[in-house]
Amino acid sequence: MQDGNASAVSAGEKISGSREKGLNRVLEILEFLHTTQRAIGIGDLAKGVNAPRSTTYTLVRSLVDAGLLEMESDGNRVYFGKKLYLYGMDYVRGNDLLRRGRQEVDNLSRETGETSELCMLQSGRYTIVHASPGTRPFRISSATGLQIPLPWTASGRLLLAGLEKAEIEDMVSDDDLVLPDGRKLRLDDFVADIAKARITGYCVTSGLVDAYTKCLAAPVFSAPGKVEATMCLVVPIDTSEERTGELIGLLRNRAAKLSTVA
Amino acid sequence: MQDGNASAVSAGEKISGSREKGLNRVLEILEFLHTTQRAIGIGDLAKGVNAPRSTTYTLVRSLVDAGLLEMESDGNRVYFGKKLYLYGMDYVRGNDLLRRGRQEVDNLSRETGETSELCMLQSGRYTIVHASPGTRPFRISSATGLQIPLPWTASGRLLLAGLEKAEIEDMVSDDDLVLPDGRKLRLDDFVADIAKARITGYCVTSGLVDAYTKCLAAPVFSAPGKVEATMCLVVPIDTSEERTGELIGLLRNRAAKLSTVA
DNA sequence: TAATTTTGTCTCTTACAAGAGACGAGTGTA
DNA sequence: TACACTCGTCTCTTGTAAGAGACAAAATTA
Repeated sequence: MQDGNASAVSAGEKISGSREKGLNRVLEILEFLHTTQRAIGIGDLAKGVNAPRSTTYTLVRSLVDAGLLEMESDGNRVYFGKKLYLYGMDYVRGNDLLRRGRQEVDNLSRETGETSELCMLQSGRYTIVHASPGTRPFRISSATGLQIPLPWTASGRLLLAGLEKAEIEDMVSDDDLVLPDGRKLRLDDFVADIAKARITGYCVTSGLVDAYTKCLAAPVFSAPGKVEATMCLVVPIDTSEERTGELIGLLRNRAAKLSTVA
Repeated sequence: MQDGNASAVSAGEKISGSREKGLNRVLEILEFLHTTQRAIGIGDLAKGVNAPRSTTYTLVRSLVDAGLLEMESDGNRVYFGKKLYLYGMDYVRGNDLLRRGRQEVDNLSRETGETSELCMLQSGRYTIVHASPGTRPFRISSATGLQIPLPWTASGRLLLAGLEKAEIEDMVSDDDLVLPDGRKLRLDDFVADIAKARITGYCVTSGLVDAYTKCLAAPVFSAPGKVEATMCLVVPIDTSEERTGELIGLLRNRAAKLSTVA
């Protein structure tokens, strides 16, 4: 498995020296733009992905010509282009689950007033695929496309249900087990959490990503036993036992509705 | 409207025989998937983009690993992947016009009951960026991402406003001037249409794409004189003079609202 | 004003990716 | 049973794209 942790932690920057395949450079460029979330000059881009300037210019030109990237009006900085949007819409069209899931998440956050999210695994990483903000005055951080270590989340515990311990170990780096507050999770505990979540059919985590929220999640199945996605609600940590229970019920209900009976 | 001409017309489309750069192959693959609009086997894909099988396997593996493509559960066919969706959402986030335009189009079709679209130029081609179907019993064909020759549309006449005749000539192939019913448009007439549309500030075409509809379009400006997009309504060709007038008024209004005053 | 950095383009070399083709393992069909 | 496919993987060769670096022009700085 050469691909392995490519994106993951180490991102060891395979000793810059060697000559890189153009396509890989392009993939890095796209990923880099995804993290910066805004247009960037070509020179900086070259630095950012640690690629030679001349190469970067060439590749960027190709991508701009193809419409995958667009040049800002200043004629220097670039960002994602319309074509990526169109391809993205194609993806949505071809993906019932995503389409219905987005809808359901929007409904859920409107009905409950809480922040709601649809989450999936994306090349072995936890990804917020769609988020709807809810009506609370303070912003609960969560944006579409955000990637977070699996062990930090309730959804992560559900998404890994059914995997062998070895597989789980492969997907979780040591750094991932260190929570934002510095505490270190034991892998065995995490594995146990996953097993438990699998049985109960939902998962709640409190104060993991930050100290003020808890996260309620329910699994969406694409086939019996296969968790394809999760829906989750992010609520204040002091939400009452009772309301939490209600929300979980609602959440499980909606998630079940999404699960294909195909 | 299969795209048929895609291969023939615009892009250079060199007789690919010789050795091709990997990135170009990838771009062709993406474009091919965009036209097929569904998952396809790797072997067929290789045929479709006219690339060697071994190369195609290699590239597809890279793309799947990167998440730009996803393998269907049958383990053979591939289609667009989550990452493209995420990048696409990034594009939307970074693009006020698109975000507001989508909203406005949805509003418009809900209010009028007619099919409404947001259109833009995409690497020199007319593209329906977002469409909302309207409530009429019969389906008016129009899907997000669809690409149509510029001269067939009302929007096309607005999008080219302000360009020199030579530039227009460059963007329009001979085939583009042949309407679906076989009639051939004269380039001069088309250029004249464009000039007229520019002055009147809207455009109506009747029975061009098909014999049963007419198309009303209004320009969205990103800067004085620079048409960045158009909004349009597709209505039955026998829509009364009066209602047509009302709709155009509404359309121009909304399009103006979209135009940035930045 | 000169000094410094950044930008976009070009040229040339060689490391290496694209491609041809062979192979064995499936899958159908006569 | 043969026959004719397609599928996924591998190996080897060679054409060529990635990259180093030089350059002028533009933009910053002092």
